[in-house]
Amino acid sequence: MPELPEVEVVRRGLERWVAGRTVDAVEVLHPRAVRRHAGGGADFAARLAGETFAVPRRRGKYLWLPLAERDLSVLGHLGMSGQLLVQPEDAPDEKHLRIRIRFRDGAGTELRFVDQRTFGGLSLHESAADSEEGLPDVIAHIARDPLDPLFAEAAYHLALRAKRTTVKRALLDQSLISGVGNIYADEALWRARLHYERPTATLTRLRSVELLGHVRDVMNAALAVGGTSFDSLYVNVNGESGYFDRSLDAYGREDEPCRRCGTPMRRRPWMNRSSYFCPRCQRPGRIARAAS
DNA sequence: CGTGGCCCCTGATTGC
DNA sequence: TGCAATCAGGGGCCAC
Repeated sequence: MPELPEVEVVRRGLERWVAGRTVDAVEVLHPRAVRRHAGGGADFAARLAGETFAVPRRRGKYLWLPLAERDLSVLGHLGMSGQLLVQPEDAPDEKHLRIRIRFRDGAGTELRFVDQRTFGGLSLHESAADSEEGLPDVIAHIARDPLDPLFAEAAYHLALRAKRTTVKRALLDQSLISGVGNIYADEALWRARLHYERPTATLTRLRSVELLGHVRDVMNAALAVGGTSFDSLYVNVNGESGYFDRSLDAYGREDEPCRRCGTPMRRRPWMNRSSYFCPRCQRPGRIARAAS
């Protein structure tokens, strides 16, 4: 499922295939897909008809399509299984098609939101009052992501030091840093040789800057090959899968040798998910052990 | 208040 | 074969 690199691939697809197009009609096929929209499916469809999409933007795992003539955006989140597909109008409906957006031009394609698990969705929002980039108000609490030139590194380090939590939880906390999910958290921690339960308060400035560098590196590497995909659940806006799963060093490699030291990698249940790590390269350290 | 845990869904896979 | 349990890359919300 999509983290920042996958969402950015989708954003670029929307920029190419959807920006500048005017909506003809919208069909909402599942109410959960618009549950964040205050007025419900009928209101979502009615308010979007006749509007023209401007250039899509992204922060972390959220993306939004500003409406050219209004201070409103269609906010999208792909959740665990969401896809935004530009399909020929006569292509058969996908099994989990939730929203269809038709356009008022002769291009012959439409935008489809397809989402098996319905954790994702689309909704219409006004921009946050102080936002220059049209950031929808409901995601004003989402921090800038590590690929954002305005990401504040010094403030990030100070926030980590002030938290009484562990490093992987902090990487997944979208109000501190956005765009990092379970896969890239494990990958960055492996690269940084940090155990996922290392208390953030014990990280030196140097270590947190290093970790951030690894987060950026792994995301840029994924972006270069179109994101990560294990199966057909994730495809980009044209229906093509990414290839980064071939390059993962930690995620999904239980019992396989660590690519640095050869020790079998481990998987531990963690927050209803899994953490993958090398028991030799990524030790908890004295402080974490004494605290636990 | 900050932090951790729960839960919203569907479907594939695994184990009995 | 069938059924139950487990798991999946997210994040809002609510107890404590």
